This record gives sequence, C-alpha cells and structure tokens, in this order.
Amino acid sequence: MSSSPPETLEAKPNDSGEPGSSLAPVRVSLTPQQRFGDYLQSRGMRSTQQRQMLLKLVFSGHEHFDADQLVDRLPAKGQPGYVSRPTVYRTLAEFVDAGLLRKFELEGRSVYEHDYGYPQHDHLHCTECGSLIEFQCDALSDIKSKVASEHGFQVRSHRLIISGVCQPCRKKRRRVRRKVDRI
Amino acid sequence: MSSSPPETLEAKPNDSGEPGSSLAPVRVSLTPQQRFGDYLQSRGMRSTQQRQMLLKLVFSGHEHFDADQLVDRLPAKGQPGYVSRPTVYRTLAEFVDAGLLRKFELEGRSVYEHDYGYPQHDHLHCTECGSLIEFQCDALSDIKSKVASEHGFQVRSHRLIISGVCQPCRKKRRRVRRKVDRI
DNA sequence: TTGAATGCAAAGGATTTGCAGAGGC
DNA sequence: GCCTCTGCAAATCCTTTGCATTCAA
Repeated sequence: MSSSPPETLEAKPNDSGEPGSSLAPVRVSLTPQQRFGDYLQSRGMRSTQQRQMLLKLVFSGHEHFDADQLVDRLPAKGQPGYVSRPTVYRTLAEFVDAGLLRKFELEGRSVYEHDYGYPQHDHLHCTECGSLIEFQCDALSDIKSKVASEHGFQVRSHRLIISGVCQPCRKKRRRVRRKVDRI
Repeated sequence: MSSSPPETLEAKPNDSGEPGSSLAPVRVSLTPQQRFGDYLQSRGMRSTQQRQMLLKLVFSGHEHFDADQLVDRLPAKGQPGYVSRPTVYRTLAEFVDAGLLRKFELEGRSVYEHDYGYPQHDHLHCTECGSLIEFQCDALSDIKSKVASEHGFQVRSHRLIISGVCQPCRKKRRRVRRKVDRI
C-alpha cells in the first residue's frame, strides 16, 4: 500500500490548528495513514471507508478522547461518513494494535491518545475540570530502569498520572474564596 | 467513638500472616477500625455489622483486590456475615472516602489497596500473569514537585504503573523457548 | 467471486440506583 | 421511634458479540 510518497509527519497533523496538542511531534517516516495501510495490508485486512473516516478524524488533532467523543464527531446515522458504534470500538482497537494510538483508563472509561509520531509523555489530571495536561520528564526512564533491574522486571511501558488541581481551577477557587470571605 | 485504646498499626494488620504485603506498615496512631469509627461518627453514620465485616476482611491482609474478589471472600447468601454486592460497593466507596483505601483502574476494573497505615508506593504490573508488584521510589516526589511548579499545578496524588513481564513469567518464557528450540 | 467488514440488535460485565423493609442509636 | 442502612431487583454505562448483509479486492 502506501501509495503516496513518504514524508515526515511534522507538517501534517496540526494543519487544522486544533487545540490540545502541547508537545512537538516526533519525526517519523510515514503518515499515520500510510502506516495503517501497511498494517492492513500485512494482515490481509481491507481499507474501508469507515476506517479511513476514523483515521482522518482521529489524526486531525492531538486531543485525548474516548469512544463517545469520537462518535459525537462523526456524521449522524443516515448521513454520509456515518460509522456505527461497534465499528468505532473495533477500529480503535486496531489503531492501538497498529501502534497508532495508546489507550489508558481514566475514571472508569478508556481514553485514547496519539502514539505514532507523538513523543513519550505523561499526564497531569485536574480532578476539578477533568482536563489532561501533558508533560515530559526524562528522569522517569532512570526510575524505570532502576526498578526493573531491582525486580528482574522487563519493562514494556508505563503510565504516570499526577492528580490535583490545574492553574485555571486554582484561580477560580481563589476567586470563590475571596467572595466567600467578603460575605 | 474509638473505644479501644490507641495503638500503632504495626502489629495488627499482618497477624494473619497472609501473603501479598511487601512493604513495611507505616506508624499511625489509630487502627483502621478506630479511624473508620471516627469517620462514621463525624458524619452521623452508623456502625453496622456489614461495615464491620468488610472492615475486618479488607484489613486482614495487604493484597490488592477488586470488588469481586472481596465478595468471593464473604460468607454465601443466607450464611451469617453475608453482605450484598451493592453494599460492598457502597462500603468500598466509604472506605476510600475515609482515607482507608485507595482505588485505581486496571484493565477496566477498579482495584483497591490499603492507604491508611501503608506507605506510599507504586506498581509493576505483569501483563502475563496479572500480578501487581509494589515498589518505592523517592525520586518520584522530585519529579512531582518539579512538574507541579512548571505547570502551576497543585498535586494531590499520583499513580505510576509500569507494565511488562515479571521475573517468574520471564523464566517460564525461557523454558518454553528452549522446549520449542528442541523440536 | 469470496471472505472480510459493517450495522443491527442483543448480550455482557461492572457498577449504581430506587425503594420497601430491617436495624442502629 | 426516627432515620440510616440494607438487600433486592432493576437500571445504567461502557463495551463486546452473533449474525445476516454489504462491499473491497
């Protein structure tokens, strides 16, 4: 597959100028579309309109999202481009399998984020507004290798989520507190 | 409340000699029972047989567990000490609220572990056998405070899970590989 | 043509809820 | 006795599955 010529991802994913991408993309040789095409081809799977539609939506921005949010961004039933909920779930699993997306659990639901072409990072989770803020930290790999060697553990991946209150929510809180004080 | 005299937790929770506790308990002034008693009292809630039963079961060992595993350890319906599933869920939420337990999501289900009287720690998760191994790492608090100050984020807690393959599973794999080689 | 993929409807599993009766305080 | 708590049954939420049909190759 991969009919179009190879190129780096850097220009691509943020054409839309959508919010939510805080980190710089990583240099990779194939677009997600190309990489997924290779994945399908190598497994005798087919490139369908639904898979293309979802690929387009998922890689039009860098936001974290869950299955529901993705469904909400799809055309309604009956409209061209509509994809059923079961197919959304099936396809998300394929994207994860293909290495395009990473999946993790937050408050009982599955959250997805870009993996391919996106740098390793971790998250701050605001328990007030629910926002997820990305950050990078090199020191973590030292911790991982140290712990791994201490326990004879073979590390495949990790997930660090720091919970608390983000800056905007702290400011809101302060405003509220001042108001209360005045009463 | 708190009728019995204060004491440290150190002797208590592991009387049973159950497996699963890898870290040394932390010195605290109240038993979980006392602390939960205070919690109930301060909110006008009642000390019921069900809550006492669950308290006893949950603090008879240090293993991680989910609601199902706790239900399995309860007497069967009709037997004395039986607690219904809804009450188990309601009570686990109360234990979390009281600061006795911590809750986190793993593979789509809620996992609980001791919080009160148990030291801060993180987990290695073996994707082969599903085991959770605890480890402690001081360097993480440096990371947390650094990231917090960089993002103006107020940290309340964190959750780090390192996934991979544990030592026993790696050994099993090696044995299998050797067997395959011989064929 | 042919088998893979989709959509539908329905199932599944974990967790929650409404409510009438039971039981702490 | 009052009001909280419990157990039951049913509902909810997210996700998956079986199957007939559609469609990419």
